[in-house]
Amino acid sequence: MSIFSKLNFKDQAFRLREDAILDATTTILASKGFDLMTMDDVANQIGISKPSLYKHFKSKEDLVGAAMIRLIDGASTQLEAFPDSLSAKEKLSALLEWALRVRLGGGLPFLPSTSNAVREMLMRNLKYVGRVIKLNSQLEKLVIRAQKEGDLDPSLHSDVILFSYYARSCDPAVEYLQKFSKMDTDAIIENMLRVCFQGLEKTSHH
Amino acid sequence: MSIFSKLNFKDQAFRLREDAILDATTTILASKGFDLMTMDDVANQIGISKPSLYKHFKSKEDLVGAAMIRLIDGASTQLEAFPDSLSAKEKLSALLEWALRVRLGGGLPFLPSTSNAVREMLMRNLKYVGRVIKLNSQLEKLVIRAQKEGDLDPSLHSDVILFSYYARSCDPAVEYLQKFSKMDTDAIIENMLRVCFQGLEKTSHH
DNA sequence: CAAAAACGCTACTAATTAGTAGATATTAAT
DNA sequence: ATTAATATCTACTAATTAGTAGCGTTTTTG
Repeated sequence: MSIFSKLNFKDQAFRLREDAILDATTTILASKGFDLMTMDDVANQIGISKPSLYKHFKSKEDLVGAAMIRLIDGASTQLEAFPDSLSAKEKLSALLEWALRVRLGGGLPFLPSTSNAVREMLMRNLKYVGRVIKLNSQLEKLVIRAQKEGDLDPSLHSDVILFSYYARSCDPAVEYLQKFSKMDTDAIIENMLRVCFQGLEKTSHH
Repeated sequence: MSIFSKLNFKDQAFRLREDAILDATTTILASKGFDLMTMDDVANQIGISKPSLYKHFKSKEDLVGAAMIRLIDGASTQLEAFPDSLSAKEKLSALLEWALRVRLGGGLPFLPSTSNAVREMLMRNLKYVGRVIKLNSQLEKLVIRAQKEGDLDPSLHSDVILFSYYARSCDPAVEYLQKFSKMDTDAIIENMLRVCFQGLEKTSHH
């Protein structure tokens, strides 16, 4: 319990606080967006001062990058945890459900990419770009497999499916339904998945 | 050709410039978003000074409100111009096609509502809210009629259809396809409409 | 207990930007 | 031509906020 345990304890506390910072950042990003989020907002929310915040992250860019990386990692972890008994399309559907659930809880997957400036900023973050590319290639494979298995339309270019799929995770319809309809979380998610995969038209099959 | 024509000429020039201001505002809003758009940006783009800009619009809020109102009015005009030979669903589809076409030309329909702060700001603008309510009730009627006519799924709550429909007009998938796929405008629009109405799954009908 | 190291905070700087005051130029009227 | 009115600009203010210097306090070590 001499040097090691003490270092470990400090280290642990440091990480714990880092997690709290990223939680706060994620929440604030979700509600105000990048431009309106201030470093003081983040610091105040967890009860530390701005200079202390800068001990953890060297800039606002760095902080937001770290928060986004944690989100992507969350998605990757989630995806890997799905049993192989699920078909490709079922995995895609389950991951989207997870993302929507996180979002409805104020946890913001992927909204920042709606702004040009933020997207460009993130693209300068090599670590972030690496994670995105990895997740993207996993999802692309799933899409193509689902098309081969006849669950997703093979006549659509896989890019169309993939980008539409991404877009559903930050669909503003979610917020509108949450705000203006009386639906609960589960109903909203069910409807969003339904609309994503089957569209708005009356379907004859299924 | 004395007093009247001169006043008219001035008035005309004033309106012409006002239109140019709104064009610039719309373009800049589309590329940088509300927070990063500065009044100097707008003034410089059309070659006037900031105080001159303030002769036309008394604040940034006012300016952006006017730009958004013009967009809503454009949509309403468009909608009223469709022949009655079109079914309800065909009208909805045609209006979405129009919106996507405007957007791909850098003309931005409705993106600002992605940000909480901007949406709240717009909601304080009574003139804007009035137009939105009017357009919304027209579209809601169309949705319900399309459901009755069996073209849209009657088992979906009309709110779900309506909000999903709105969201498609600011779908980020459009930008991604424009940037990262080699599709041309027409192909992107065709695919977006297809995905909106029939979804990503393989469809058996149609 | 005393010296040193680490930590966290208050209070600043520098840059940006919405909005304006007041000087300057331009046009109209007599 | 000269005065009045109008239009436009340059140069400012005030507020916000990313990022930092350096001081005071606690914790660690001998």
